[in-house]
Amino acid sequence: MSSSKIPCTLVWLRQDLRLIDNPALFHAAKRGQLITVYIFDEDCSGKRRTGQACLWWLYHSLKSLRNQLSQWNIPLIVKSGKDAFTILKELLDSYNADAIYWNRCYEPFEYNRDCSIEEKLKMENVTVETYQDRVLFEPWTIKTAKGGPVQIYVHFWNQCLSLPQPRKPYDKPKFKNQTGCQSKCDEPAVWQRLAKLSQDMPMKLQDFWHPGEEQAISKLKSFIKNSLNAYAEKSQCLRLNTTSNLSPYLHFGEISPFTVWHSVRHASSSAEPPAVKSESLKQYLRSLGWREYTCHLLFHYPDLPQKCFRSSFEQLKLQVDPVKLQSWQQGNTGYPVVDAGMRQLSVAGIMPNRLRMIVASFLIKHLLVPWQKGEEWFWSKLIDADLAQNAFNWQWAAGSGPNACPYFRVFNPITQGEKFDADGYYVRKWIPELAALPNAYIHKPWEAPSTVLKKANIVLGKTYPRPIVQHKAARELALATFGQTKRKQEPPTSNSNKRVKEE
DNA sequence: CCATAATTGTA
DNA sequence: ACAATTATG
Repeated sequence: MSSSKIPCTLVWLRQDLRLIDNPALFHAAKRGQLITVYIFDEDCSGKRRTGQACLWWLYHSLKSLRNQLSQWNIPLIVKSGKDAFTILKELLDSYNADAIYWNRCYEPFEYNRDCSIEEKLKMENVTVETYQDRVLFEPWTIKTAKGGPVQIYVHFWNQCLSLPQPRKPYDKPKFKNQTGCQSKCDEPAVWQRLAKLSQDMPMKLQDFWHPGEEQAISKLKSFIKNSLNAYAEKSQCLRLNTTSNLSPYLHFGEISPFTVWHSVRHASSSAEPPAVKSESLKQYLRSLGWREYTCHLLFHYPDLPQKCFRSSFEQLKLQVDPVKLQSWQQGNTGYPVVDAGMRQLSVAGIMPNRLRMIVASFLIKHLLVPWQKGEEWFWSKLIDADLAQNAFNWQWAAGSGPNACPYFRVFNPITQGEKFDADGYYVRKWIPELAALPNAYIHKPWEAPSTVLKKANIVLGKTYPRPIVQHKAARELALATFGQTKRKQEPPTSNSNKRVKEE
């Protein structure tokens, strides 16, 4: 038991595994000694279990942060097995800490849990401070004239842009060396379980990713230096992949949206090269805006990951064809661009956004599988799996969401491939067995003459599958099926009981 | 109430 | 050219 008079603060880490621009850590460091805890609460009812790929990331990200904090002998304790309130209370008692700080999370389960923990701790005379994090604009500050959530993205983002700029990032906290405050109740069992879960990963994530705050910052810097200027023109090009690739870092909070926001704005307004086209800056910020938008939507509509936002889509009663679903999952649909995307997902845990739209449209419209099945698969495979973004994007593709893609829009996997992977680079990278196929057929191998196939060493149905559905027929069936949703229905009511943080 | 506009397409 | 519906001011 520490009997020192220096106040000790517990910092509850969640999706904010970083030092730079971490308000809770910043303020706790100013106060005095601190300890940090991460609660690995996998068996919480009401909470989604962490996906397979994300478990791997989480373990490495925690390891990296723990390593950083150890420079000042600040413990990062990993706990599990009890409810969050009990764990926090026990830690406060055993370290004789009188205050707890955390950065806010906005997923409905987290937000509600945290509000009630805050209340209970305050009743026990614990000082509780929570800070805005994860979102550039608090969800309750963006509303329509009537006071409801804004559903159309353009209106949403324009409103955000009309507000004062998001705050500047905080500096790295000035920690003091904390000799004598070593972790005294760490549970190696939890840590080992996490390590084991992440080692059992069948994917090859370590070949593609390096979790950790330092990597996040260097990714951001190289994006600004090399790709930001071309973002408007080339962000969709599958060969170049000039996106920022920050999504997993943003998800786990190894970098904050405030840091990203101000860094890209600063780069584009400074006289130093590289020059950044204003259209590129605008579009990149708009992408950040979509992240913001989905987070707000989930906050207001907690059912978003489960139920169709437009209830007329619930009546479709689609039957899952398990064979087709599996072909899609394994990247064996016979449509090269779809398969390339799905294979990249299974190996590298990521897929460019363009591909996410194509494969989602394919699963929903060509294979008539409910979007929830796709959402589930992405959840387990994506290294940046984020509840709000995943749910929104799948509902978008299905046409059942707010601000969604119209039901009659069926992505054509051949023309999409020809448009965004014109030279077949992406397909050849992820489906090497098609590598020798000439460009003219790379997105439609079934149309290649037999001599061409033979020369390329391809036997359709053997080395690469034939299409599992015919595009034209599948398209017509999708239009007829989804046409049934044309019926007016009540939109869901937003969650009005939600407690709201006063500014 | 009405006018307007709505991320990323297809044939 | 076109598809259909809805949110928003």
